[in-house]
Amino acid sequence: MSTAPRWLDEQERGAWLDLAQILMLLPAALDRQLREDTGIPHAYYQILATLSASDGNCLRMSDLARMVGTTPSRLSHAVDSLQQRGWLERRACPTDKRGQVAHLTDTGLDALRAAAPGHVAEVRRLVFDHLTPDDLTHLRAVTAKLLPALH
Amino acid sequence: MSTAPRWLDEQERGAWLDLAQILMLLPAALDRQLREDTGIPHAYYQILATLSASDGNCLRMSDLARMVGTTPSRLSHAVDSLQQRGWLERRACPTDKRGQVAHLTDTGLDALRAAAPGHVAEVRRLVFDHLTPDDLTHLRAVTAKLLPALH
DNA sequence: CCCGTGTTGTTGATGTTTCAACATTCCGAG
DNA sequence: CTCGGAATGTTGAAACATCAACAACACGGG
Repeated sequence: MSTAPRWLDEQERGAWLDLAQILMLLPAALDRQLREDTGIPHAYYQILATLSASDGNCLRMSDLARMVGTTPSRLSHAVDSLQQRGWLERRACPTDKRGQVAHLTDTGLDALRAAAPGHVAEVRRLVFDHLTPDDLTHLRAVTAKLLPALH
Repeated sequence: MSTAPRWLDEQERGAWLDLAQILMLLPAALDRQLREDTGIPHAYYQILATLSASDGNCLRMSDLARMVGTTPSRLSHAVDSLQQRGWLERRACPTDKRGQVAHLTDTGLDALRAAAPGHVAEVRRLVFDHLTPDDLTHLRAVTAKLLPALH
């Protein structure tokens, strides 16, 4: 396989170096803020947030995994951890005996509500404070083009 | 502390959901390709790549950490692992007795050269194939605005 | 010279992710 | 109905990351 690889040109190379830095630094920064202030890793926060935005504060495991962008295995371990803190519980799925449904508990909702303001402030401080409305439009155009290939 | 938090408006909320997905999926996809095809995690690849782009294929640990966007601790563990594979070696820094300098070995360079084409192809497939030159310009403008706050 | 402070890098414990293997259930073809 | 493949979740081990604590050195002011 693999004939001569098509390398990146100067434009692309520069863009990639910057983007790679952001892919490394931005999640790390969000993670650090959440852990320091609330003890919740960013990936776990996303699980709670996704559940809280769903009908009945509950979601099928596989749907949740797709929406958060994680693997079944990772989600399963994460739910274990969140369940031990009392923030989540598993219930059997009524329509599919294989299925499990993750339910956000009241305690979990409280924890999320406590964490949300600080997290949003950090997102604002690191991202939106630096972008104009035009930047936002361009950014959405780019993400819209990239997301399909990632799913 | 913390007066009423300033939440995200509709524009920002949508942009953030998309961006968060990309922050989750893109590193995971890059990592998977590299691991499957070469056994190198993405974070380790970046270390090798950064070294290979440097004068003398070597860098001070602290400089390397800054350039790759990682913590001293993470880098130290990573270098341990890369050293065991024979791809890297530590040498004492001549001008600062605390310092360590990471040197890319010939074997390491070979490994990097073997991994590079597949990785670049994946970056192209997931990112640059979907973007026009205008998109690239906009993207660079955005990353340029975000990076300072992340350092 | 000497002490205090900041820098550099490592270590080990703990937490999280990945990977491979697996059990269970669904579903469609025959 | 029944079989085989696909989908859903879980598990345990290994790899990787984070955190706190630490050791060793640099550097500047007294």
